[in-house]
Amino acid sequence: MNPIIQETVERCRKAGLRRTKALEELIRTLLESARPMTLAELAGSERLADQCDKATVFRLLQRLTEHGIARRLGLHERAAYFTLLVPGRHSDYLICTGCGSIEAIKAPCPVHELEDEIREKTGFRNLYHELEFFGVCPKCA
Amino acid sequence: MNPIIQETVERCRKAGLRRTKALEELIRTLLESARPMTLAELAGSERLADQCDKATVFRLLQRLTEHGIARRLGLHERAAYFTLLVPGRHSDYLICTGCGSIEAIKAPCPVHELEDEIREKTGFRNLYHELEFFGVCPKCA
DNA sequence: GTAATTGCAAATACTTTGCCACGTA
DNA sequence: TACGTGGCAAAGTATTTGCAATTAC
Repeated sequence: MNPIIQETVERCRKAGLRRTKALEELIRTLLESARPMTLAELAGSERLADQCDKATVFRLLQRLTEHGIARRLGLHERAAYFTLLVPGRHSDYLICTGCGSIEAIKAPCPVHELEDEIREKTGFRNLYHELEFFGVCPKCA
Repeated sequence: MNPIIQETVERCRKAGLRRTKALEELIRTLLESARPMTLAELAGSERLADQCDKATVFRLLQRLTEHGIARRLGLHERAAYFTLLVPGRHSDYLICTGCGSIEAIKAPCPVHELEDEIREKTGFRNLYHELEFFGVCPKCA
């Protein structure tokens, strides 16, 4: 089984969260997803649908976010998107404004230098960034 | 008076919108703002508060967005942020997760090359991007 | 005159919370 | 046992729409 899941659950334990079935399934679901997911998607997903209530998923995401294990993204839609933060991983996204498809971009992220520069010049702490490209995919054009 | 305002109103006219007081004030307000604004901020702003209803501002923003004159951004908060699109202008933002302050970044945007690359490789049309940096500002730290 | 625009109120959509029962450590 | 967690239902916040009245062209 995926060692990253174990690792992530461990991080949760260290953050003081209890190891519940719902927590494990949530992490598993988020990790398997190639892209960020909304609360509704998560709560309705195969793994979580009959596992727990939407409020539970909401509160889990809240806790994970507070502890820096997950992050809440904007991604333009009405609903918030969530993604797990895996040390050493970072993704920018390409989003179709027609069909709403979201995919992670493989190319190396070109903004780390600017990020460093901003950190130095402004004194901001805990800096991170979000980069999304929007457009109309070939199918929708 | 600011020629960009006239120019923008003109673009609206060409898009088929009628020249109303509310439209002008909305454009004026958005252009004067150094950062994107929410519907609530706009509808409650000095210029628009007693000029028109929030629903009107909402629909104006909707039309402007449809015609590519304004754009709806994510910016992480619960409410959507709007900004006018002025030809030749582009901004990335630095946002404090503590106090919520938003400021435009002056440094040149480092992602245009990647944007071109994505356009070529994926065949996406009307590509544009959004880049935001999040962190805790010196005051909040 | 005609079609776009507006105000007001009502309907949605998604998120967030209260409260008490339950399960993990 | 104690405190984090979970379910269910209700409340909150921001967005979106219906419709009749109004206004720009």
